[in-house]
Amino acid sequence: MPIRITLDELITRRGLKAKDLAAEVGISETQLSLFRSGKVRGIRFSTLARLCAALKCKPAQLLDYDFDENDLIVPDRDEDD
Amino acid sequence: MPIRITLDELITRRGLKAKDLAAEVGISETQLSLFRSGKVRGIRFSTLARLCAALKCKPAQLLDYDFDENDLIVPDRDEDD
DNA sequence: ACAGTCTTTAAGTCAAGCTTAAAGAACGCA
DNA sequence: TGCGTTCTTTAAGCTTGACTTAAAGACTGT
Repeated sequence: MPIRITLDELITRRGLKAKDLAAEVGISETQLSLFRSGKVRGIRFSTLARLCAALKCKPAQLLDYDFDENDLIVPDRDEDD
Repeated sequence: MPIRITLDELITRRGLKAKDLAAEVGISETQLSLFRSGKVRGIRFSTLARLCAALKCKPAQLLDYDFDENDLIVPDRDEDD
């Protein structure tokens, strides 16, 4: 999954505590931790929006993408991931 | 929902046909249309990745965010959206 | 009238985002 | 050594909604 979550950089750079950010954003520490370490497979825009608002940033600061050949092949109805 | 999907600009600028892009990305025309017009509430990273790959772009070219005061208030367990 | 493109609705499937709770790892500090 | 703090991880469960196919509608141009 070449979508990279770059939220961690922001948190570190700003010296935020996960606990506080989670509270501010309105998500659980668990979910923030999972998201932060790239262990989620997607995100709801409501969550993304609240992250952007709390961090005063754009989605671009939270998500990046590294090109991958495999992303060009259409996923088959059978083999996946 | 102040997350703005800016995919449409890319499609127009490049003169792509929705049908072709859908096929290339591996999603239905329906879903592409809904996504394109901002009618979805989230996205899977696998889909986002394939969009980025097909369009040779970054998430930043597909998603934007306009600050909204309401995104700073923590959603209550009852009142929503 | 017909073909092409795109949108929209409807109905359904199912992955996974999200939650809470609890335990674990790693740190420092007295 | 224990306690506090922070963060991660697992597990179980709830609920949303991304996705699908199918079909119909709207619009354009020929």
